Amino acid sequence: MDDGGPAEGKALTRAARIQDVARLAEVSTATVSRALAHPERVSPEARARVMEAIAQVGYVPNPAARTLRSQKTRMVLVVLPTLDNVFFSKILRGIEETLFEAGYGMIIGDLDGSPEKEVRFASFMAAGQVDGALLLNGHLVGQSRDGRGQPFKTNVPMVALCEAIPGADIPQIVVDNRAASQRMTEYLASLGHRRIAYVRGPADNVLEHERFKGYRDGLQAAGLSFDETLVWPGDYSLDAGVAVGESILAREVRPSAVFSSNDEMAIGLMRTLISAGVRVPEDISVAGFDDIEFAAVVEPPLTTVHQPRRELGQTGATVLLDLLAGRAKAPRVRLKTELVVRGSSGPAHP
Amino acid sequence: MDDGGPAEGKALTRAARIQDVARLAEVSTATVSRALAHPERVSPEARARVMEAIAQVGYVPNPAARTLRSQKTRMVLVVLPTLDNVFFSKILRGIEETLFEAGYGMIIGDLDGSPEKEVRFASFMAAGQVDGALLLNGHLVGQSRDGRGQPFKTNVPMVALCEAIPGADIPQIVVDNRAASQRMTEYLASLGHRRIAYVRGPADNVLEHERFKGYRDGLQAAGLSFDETLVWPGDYSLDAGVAVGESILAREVRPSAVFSSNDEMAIGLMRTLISAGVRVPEDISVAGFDDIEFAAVVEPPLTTVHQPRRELGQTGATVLLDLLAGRAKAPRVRLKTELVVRGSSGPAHP
DNA sequence: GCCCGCTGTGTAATCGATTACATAGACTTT
DNA sequence: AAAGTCTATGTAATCGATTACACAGCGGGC
Repeated sequence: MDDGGPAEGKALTRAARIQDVARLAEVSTATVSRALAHPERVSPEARARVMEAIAQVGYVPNPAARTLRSQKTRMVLVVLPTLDNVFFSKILRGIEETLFEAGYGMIIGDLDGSPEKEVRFASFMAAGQVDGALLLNGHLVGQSRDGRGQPFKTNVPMVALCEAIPGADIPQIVVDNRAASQRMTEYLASLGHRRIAYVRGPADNVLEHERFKGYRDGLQAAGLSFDETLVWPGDYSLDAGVAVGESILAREVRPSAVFSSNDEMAIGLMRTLISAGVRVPEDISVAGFDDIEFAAVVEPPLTTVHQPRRELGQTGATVLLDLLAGRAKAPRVRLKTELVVRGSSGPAHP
Repeated sequence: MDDGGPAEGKALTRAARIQDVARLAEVSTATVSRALAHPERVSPEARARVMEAIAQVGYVPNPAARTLRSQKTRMVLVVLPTLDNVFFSKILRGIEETLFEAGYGMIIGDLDGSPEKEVRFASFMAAGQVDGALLLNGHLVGQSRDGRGQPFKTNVPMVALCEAIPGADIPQIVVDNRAASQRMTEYLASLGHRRIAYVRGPADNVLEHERFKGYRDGLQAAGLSFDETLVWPGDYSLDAGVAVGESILAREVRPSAVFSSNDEMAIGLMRTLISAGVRVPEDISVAGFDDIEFAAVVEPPLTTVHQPRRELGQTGATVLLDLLAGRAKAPRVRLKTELVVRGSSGPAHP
């Protein structure tokens, strides 16, 4: 009866095209396309025949063809400094959830400290491989030079998460890192600590800059003077924390409290101190930032700053989707942080 | 002199097409395309003119057009049960690295327990949105029914990571969960423990089945009998571990060792026990599985099974790339695990 | 009975790159 | 000098869906 239907037979038939559906349903390709995109503009009978034909041949529209014509990819690029940090996983999850519901897919761009990668992700945007981008990395992608000194030009809508990107005129979802950091510093000072150390994040990280400023604000507000020798470098990794711990142990005069710019370093350093016989918080108080899951289950539980990470992801994705849909949205959203006091901090014992 | 070059002026010019480059370089589009794909087939002069023109107009090839024509997307789908688990982040990183080097992008499919998502990811493959897929979820995607009782048919090459997928005829990168689990159980028994509890993972998880089998193998090998009441349900989350900890505390007769099928639960439960005054390992020994970063820095450090996660990701991606390139590869790779003894386990005190 | 408008459908141009095929010209070979 | 080979290039078909435009057919208003 019918010619083409190689439905069940071979496993290796090429995918069905809109043509095949049209032929089987005895309509034009335009009608098939409309039946899917604007069902109300097609007669019920035609629509039924089309749907039946689609089911029969297992038709799935070809995204490349669709994208080529419509210039829409339904894909979003998420740029982040590294996948290897639990801090991002919950944010990613919030993003994924929200994008999925809107029918968007998520492409991951893990920068991993490589400028080469950055160039490629920028060209992803320039090439129209994605409809939009979420930046978790604290600086603009696509500002990289293209070899002739010009920044990549891209019209791809972007939203910055986690931190304001200086000089960038794009919507930003931020938490007030600086204020939270100040609050933590003041809290430690209020416990009587005078020698409050600080463990830094990567030097090129915007979050770090804000948090560091907050630390200095806090010292000042508490009437303490800034002491360069109480500042340790770090890179947000557990290992960096361990290294700082060892460095602190080697000091003659130790700080009485250590504020680490993220939880992982705080945990690493706390562990090192405790292993060496230092009591936390009796001898040294420790505090972190982020409130990752593990912060609550280390011993002693870590005092830290809670960030609404999942909400951050959801909000960022929502704002980007609004942008893509042409619905303008507040260009700047600020989410609340919360000081979480746990067992790792206590009164200073002079 | 030249007509079109709106290079510097407006920010909102549409992206340059291959046509524009061709016109500017005074060659055909075929030559431009060849200059990029097969430089050796183009005269040096033409090539130079093309490159100059490309730089001048900031040309980036349109991926949709390219994909439509070549049927290659240079994208890989990575399907995983949840982003919200540190266990996967290092694997993802290994994957990303390897794919990036080969010029492939990575699309994340976070299943998150939703069958709806699974259907969409399957249709991603059916539609040719990706060239291949890496499955970290322990079962086939695309076996979902399409509503008419037929599994999605897809020719997309897939590689299973983490665990063998029963009945699936695809390359698999596995670690020997069962043997490792047995070894851990025997190790605990060798310390004199007779009541060795086990905390399970999600019921539908293939890894869990293997690990559970290994636990029973280990009991048997040690001459211990399996006791249903020493098995607790779990879902690989910290919270589940906390719940199990509370449940153990409520028991009159407690196990002397607890083997948790992943580290996060082990850490959650250890913390709960310690908070309640139980000494680890003096009163109860605790062991985990995976060797996540935090395992080494909790107090006491966690005895566990080390898995080469990054290598797992790299290997999986490499095998998939081989498949995509038509280079056949060993259909099954087995990676080594390692028993890591730390402070959380010790001799039984009867 | 004529014209208008509305609905449903088809025809064909279009999106941008790749590549099979054709061809022009230079260079060899006999 | 004729024929053959090789290189560099251009022409145009092609991938598969979307959609502007055209038009057929029908019903209603006058």
